[in-house]
Amino acid sequence: MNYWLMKSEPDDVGIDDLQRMGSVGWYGVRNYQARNFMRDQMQLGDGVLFYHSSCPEPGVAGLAEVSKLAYPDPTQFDPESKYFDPKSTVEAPRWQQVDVRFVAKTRLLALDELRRYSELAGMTILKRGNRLSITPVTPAEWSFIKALLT
DNA sequence: GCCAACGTTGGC
DNA sequence: GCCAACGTTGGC
Repeated sequence: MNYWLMKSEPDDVGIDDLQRMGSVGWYGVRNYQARNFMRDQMQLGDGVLFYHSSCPEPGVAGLAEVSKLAYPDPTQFDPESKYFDPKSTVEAPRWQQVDVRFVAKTRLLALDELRRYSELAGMTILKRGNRLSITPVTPAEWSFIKALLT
């Protein structure tokens, strides 16, 4: 059992969209490190902090869980998609996605609030220059954040 | 819209 | 295999 923070742009898929849809395929990851987390380390039931990025109020907006193990991201094969990858083939797909299931919408735990807790100072998301859209969360960080949100 | 940070690409 | 150029991310 692992824990993750996954960034999504609420203009694309926000926590309300996830709640409405129940679960979503986490399409569009085009970074090898993030892909490898999904492909190699995610397990069914892993806890996910659903994070809103590139928006007026960036921060954790809800909780989710991994509901399907990694499988090929269909958008890589779709020439109409902005995530189309001409170098990828169905036989040897380059990009993977998992499904993520809605668990709860929470209050917005804003980025500037996250920065205020010394318990969270080690979080990858808070490190300078971090751009990874999927990052591991330690059990201690997960517990601390869950306590803040419930 | 700016720009720092960082990943990827491609010529050599 | 190096590394400059380029593209993207994402907070501000």
